[in-house]
Amino acid sequence: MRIATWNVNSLAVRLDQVLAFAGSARPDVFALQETKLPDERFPSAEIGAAGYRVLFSGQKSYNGVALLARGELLDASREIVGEPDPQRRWLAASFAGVRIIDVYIPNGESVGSEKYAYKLGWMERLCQGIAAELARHPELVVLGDFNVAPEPRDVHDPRVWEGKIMFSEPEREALRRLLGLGLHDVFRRFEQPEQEFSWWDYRMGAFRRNRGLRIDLILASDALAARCTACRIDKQPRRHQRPSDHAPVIAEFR
DNA sequence: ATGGTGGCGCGGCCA
Repeated sequence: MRIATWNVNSLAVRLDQVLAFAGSARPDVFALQETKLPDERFPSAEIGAAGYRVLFSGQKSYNGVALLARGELLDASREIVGEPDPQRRWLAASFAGVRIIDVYIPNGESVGSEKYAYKLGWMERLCQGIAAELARHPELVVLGDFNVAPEPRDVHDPRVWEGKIMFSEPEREALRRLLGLGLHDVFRRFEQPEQEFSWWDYRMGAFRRNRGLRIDLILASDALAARCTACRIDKQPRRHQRPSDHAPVIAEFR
C-alpha cells in the first residue's frame, strides 16, 4: 500500500498538479490539506475520473481536508470524537483494514498569540482523539501538515528557529506526546539526505536556498510501522509554476 | 528592515 500526503494550499488552484502527482506516484491513499473549498465545490468528478474515490471535509477560503483512495473508504469521521470544531482539520476513514487520519494542525501564527494557544489545545485534543482511534484500530496512520518540525535536523537553521512558531518547545513536546501513544515518524526509519524539508516559505527565495522545515509527516502505529518499506519527500512539485508551498510525502507499506 | 509572497476575494485575514 502506498500512502501520500500533500498540503496543496487551494485545491482549486492545484487540481491539475494533484492529478499529475497522483498519476505518476500512484498512491492508494492520498491525503490533502488546505483544500480551501466548501464541500459543494469539491471537484469529485475530476478526481473520480482519475480513478479515486473521495471523502472531504471543507469550508470556504480556509482549512479543509480530503482523502482520495483507490478503493472503498469506510467509517468516515469528520470531527475528533467529542470535539466539535468549525475549522475543518480532521478526516478519518478506514482503507483495506488500515485507519487513515488526515490532519491539518493549526499554524499558530506566533508563540504566545491566541492562535498559538488554540494550536496547543488542538494538539492536546488530537492526542486524545488518536488514543481513542488507536484503541479500536491497531493498524493506523496519522498524516498531514503538523505545522511542527520534530527535531533540530528538521529545520534549516535550528538557532534561528528555536523558540519560534513551528519549532517552539511546547509544540515539539505536544508532538512527542502524540508519538508517545505508540506512533513512528516513518521518514526517520530510513536513510535520508541531510537538510531534507517539506515546506518552504514563498518569500525571500526560501526554496531556492533550501531554507525549509520538515512539518509534513506520516506517523504509523507500531503494527503498521513494522511493515513500512520506504518514505520520501518529492520536491519536484515545489519546482512547478504556481507551486504549493509544501511538497508531498510518500510512504510504502507491504 | 515587523519586511517579503501567495490564496481568497475585493479589504483584510491567514499562512
